[in-house]
Amino acid sequence: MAAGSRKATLHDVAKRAQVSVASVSNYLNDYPYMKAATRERIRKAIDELGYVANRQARNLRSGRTGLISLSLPDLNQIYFAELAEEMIKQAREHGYRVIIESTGNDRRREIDSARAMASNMTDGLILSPTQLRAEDVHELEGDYPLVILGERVFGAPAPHVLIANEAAAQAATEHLLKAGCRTIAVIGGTLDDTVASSRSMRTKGYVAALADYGRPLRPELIREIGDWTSAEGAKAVRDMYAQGIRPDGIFALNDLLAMGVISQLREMRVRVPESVRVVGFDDIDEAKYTIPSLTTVDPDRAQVARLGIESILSQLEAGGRAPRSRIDVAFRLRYRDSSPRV
Amino acid sequence: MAAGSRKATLHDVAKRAQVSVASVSNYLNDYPYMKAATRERIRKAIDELGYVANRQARNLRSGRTGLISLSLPDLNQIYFAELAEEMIKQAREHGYRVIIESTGNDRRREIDSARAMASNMTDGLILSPTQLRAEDVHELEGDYPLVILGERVFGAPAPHVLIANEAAAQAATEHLLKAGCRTIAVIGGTLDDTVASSRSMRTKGYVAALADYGRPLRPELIREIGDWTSAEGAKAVRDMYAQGIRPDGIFALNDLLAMGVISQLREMRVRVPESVRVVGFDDIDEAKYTIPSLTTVDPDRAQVARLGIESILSQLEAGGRAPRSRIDVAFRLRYRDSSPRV
DNA sequence: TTGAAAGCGCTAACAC
DNA sequence: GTGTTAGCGCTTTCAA
Repeated sequence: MAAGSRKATLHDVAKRAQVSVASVSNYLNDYPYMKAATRERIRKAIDELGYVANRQARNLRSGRTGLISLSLPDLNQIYFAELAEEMIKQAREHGYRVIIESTGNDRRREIDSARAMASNMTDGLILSPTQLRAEDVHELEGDYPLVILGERVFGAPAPHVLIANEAAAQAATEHLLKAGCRTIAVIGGTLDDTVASSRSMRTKGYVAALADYGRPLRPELIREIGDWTSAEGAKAVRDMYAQGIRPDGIFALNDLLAMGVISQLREMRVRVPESVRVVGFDDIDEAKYTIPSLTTVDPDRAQVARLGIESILSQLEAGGRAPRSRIDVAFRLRYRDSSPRV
Repeated sequence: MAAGSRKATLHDVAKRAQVSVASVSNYLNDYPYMKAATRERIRKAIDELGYVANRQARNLRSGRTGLISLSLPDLNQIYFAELAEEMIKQAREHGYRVIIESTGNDRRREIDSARAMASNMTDGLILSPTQLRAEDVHELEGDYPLVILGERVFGAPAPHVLIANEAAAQAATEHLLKAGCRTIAVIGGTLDDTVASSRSMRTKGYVAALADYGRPLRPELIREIGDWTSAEGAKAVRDMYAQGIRPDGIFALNDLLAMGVISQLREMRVRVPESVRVVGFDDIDEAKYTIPSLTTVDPDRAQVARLGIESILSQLEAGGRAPRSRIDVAFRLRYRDSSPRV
């Protein structure tokens, strides 16, 4: 494109190639019935003018934007950052781009993410709410493609992609039981199940595994925490030992907690995995690199991303919101050195 | 909005309020000269119809999208995830949203991020290249608002936001020198400065600090690594000790490396900070929570984000690309427990 | 203070 | 095969 000239339009290309704008549009959209000569003239004109189609005009006309909204609690949480990365990858493979909204666990902003959909700025919304209440579900009504992530909202009028928090926690606990653990602590657990959250679901899985094995549930082994940081994981271990509790297995409800747990145990010269086996949750990048490397639940972010994006695209193709449904994502246990292989 | 009806347009509102579309448009854009009665009729009609303006139409007409492109290497790297979070926050404060592109350190995709700007899909681009070459700089030409992040490309025809890698590394090293360290290792450093990268810049700062203090540069203290993971940090320490090297200060070129360093030292029963002082770089969330908490360089992501977004917006206001310039971001040392306070 | 009308740049009928 | 034309839904002169 000649510097200084205004941006070329379809019209300019048509004029230069001596064809109609429709032909140029057809060319751009790979219309098959076109003489090679015409095609070539258009190609040349586009090339000479450095023409690039204006997305906004195309969007207005076609009603599509090629954009998907992804609304997550917080990119500072590694899990969500890694999920966002996968979403971007998946979207790109389908020719889509992603607008990321970070709600900061703010109910208002979770609602706003949904409301923004009324303005047709993007083709669909993937929403991971943490604060939305049952009474807010009507905010999610609409005809636009929507996918809900996570445990928080049920009854939303849309497909719902769920990681198997409960089953995965049960499997992780079972893994410890099979390894011979008799006293298994849960770091980050809670018996409060008034709201569904990943911590309550994961705790349920733990409880279920104990029940399956006929083991008693000892509430003092369920250690509530504040933030999901390694410091909290370390502190939970210190507190537990100070109270005279000596677990031989520890299930940390996320990997950062688990890193704190391992580091505290090493500090106290408790051997991992010989004396205490440790399992985490999330399979963040770093889990491979801790010492010892961390056995953990891989909730298959790639799959969550794939299912989420594909659902949006199929809703789009179908011309509107899919009915409420539940899509479960399989998890995998990643066996590493913090627990004995099975 | 009545369920089932198609989305209301400006036209519908105008008809219902018995005014022209222009008046409704004026209303939406806070045009001041309007009779209260008219205003009220429009407000009511909008309310009754549940009207929300179509962004695409508005964009086409106004030439603005309210979107900024942010192109980063990889959200799995905590630094970039936290930077993205800040960018989203800053953008939101100005009424903008952010499309995040993850290039995966792929030169092709870094170039594509720039090329995509020709289609007017977003109002500006903030690009953090890691693979772009001098010969690619012409790809960055154009009239759209652009900001470059990082050391990789110089001579780009746009404002360039730089964190003070060299000065910050120098200050971190000085901090160790002042604390009495005589043998300071750099984990992740390199003396290869054929390409400017954060590791080469940071190593330069280290070298400069030693020179200032009249200390010899001992190449065996500069430990190259593979990935920026805690495992590599731990391994570097093990290797160093295996070679009989006994540093009393360690400067890890990012926090993940530092976490591995600390964990390995504790494993070896080397006391931090008493026997070895450790300093990191990045000030990721977790740095506050390691044990001991990590002294590190805070490169002020919030500032990088603020300056980046504000530059885009001021270019937008000015109607086009700002000339090449260099915007330096001040760093801060965060003194924590892995080194003695000063 | 309000309205009519002309597009923004493109796509999609439909005609030829 | 290719061209003509009517919009997509909004903003923006300009006139009244």
